[in-house]
Amino acid sequence: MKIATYNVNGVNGRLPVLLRWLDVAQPDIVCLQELKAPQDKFPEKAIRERGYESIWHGQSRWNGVAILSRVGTIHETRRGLPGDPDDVQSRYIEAAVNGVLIAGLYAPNGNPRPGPKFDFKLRWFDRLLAHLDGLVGMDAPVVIAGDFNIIPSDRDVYVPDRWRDDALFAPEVREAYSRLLGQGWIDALRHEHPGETIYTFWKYLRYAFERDAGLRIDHILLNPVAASRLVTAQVDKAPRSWPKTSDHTPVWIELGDDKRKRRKRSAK
DNA sequence: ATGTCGGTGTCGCACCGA
Repeated sequence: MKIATYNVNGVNGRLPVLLRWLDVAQPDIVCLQELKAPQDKFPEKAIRERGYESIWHGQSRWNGVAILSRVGTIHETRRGLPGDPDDVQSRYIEAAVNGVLIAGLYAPNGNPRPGPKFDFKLRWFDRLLAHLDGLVGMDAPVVIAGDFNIIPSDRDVYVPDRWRDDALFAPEVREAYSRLLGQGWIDALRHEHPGETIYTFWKYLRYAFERDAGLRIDHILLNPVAASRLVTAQVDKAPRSWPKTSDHTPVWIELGDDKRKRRKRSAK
């Protein structure tokens, strides 16, 4: 089962790119971020015609997250993080799909730092950690996928020193990511490619993609049950080179069969 | 500071967020 995350940066403006990518990449489950579309403007029909059902949490102008599936019904379990009734931003959606609990997230950018936006980002991660702490130990595979807006380490940014004060690389934010991994989550991409330079985002500015001046900020985290089924984790760089494309590119994992189930089946 | 996007409304340029 192929599970992907893709910050599309405008789901309607980017619809041709999204559909092209669905056609060639053939993911089974997709988490989308930065829809930039109100709830009633999500292109559900075009996506359904490609074979995917979807749930989404839209918002006028900014944010917005969705989950797509071509492997069975999406059973929504949550939209929005608990812990702040004043938070109306569409940044978290969660569902059970085909035996896997999937969370799609779009974390706050947090710039400029310091400032209220940065404070909101830190509080948002406190709420995320509080919620995910209750999911990591589940007896089912749990996959957290999205744009975390966190550069985890020096290896994940083309010129670390230029990003020290940025809200994506600030010590407080990297510390939140460390605490998250400390709960028991596995960073799938880094786990599969420990020494590699891996980017998932390149600014539109100054030929950043052509210079490979990128960041790794889109992550897929696995609980131990999901990690035991991990076959591979990859960045799909091709869509970033397409015309009228997002500044992010998709990240995906392949989960193999549940060995416990297979054993049960073969025992029959 | 720079630069380049999508989306929105004050509507076909200026803005915001990223």
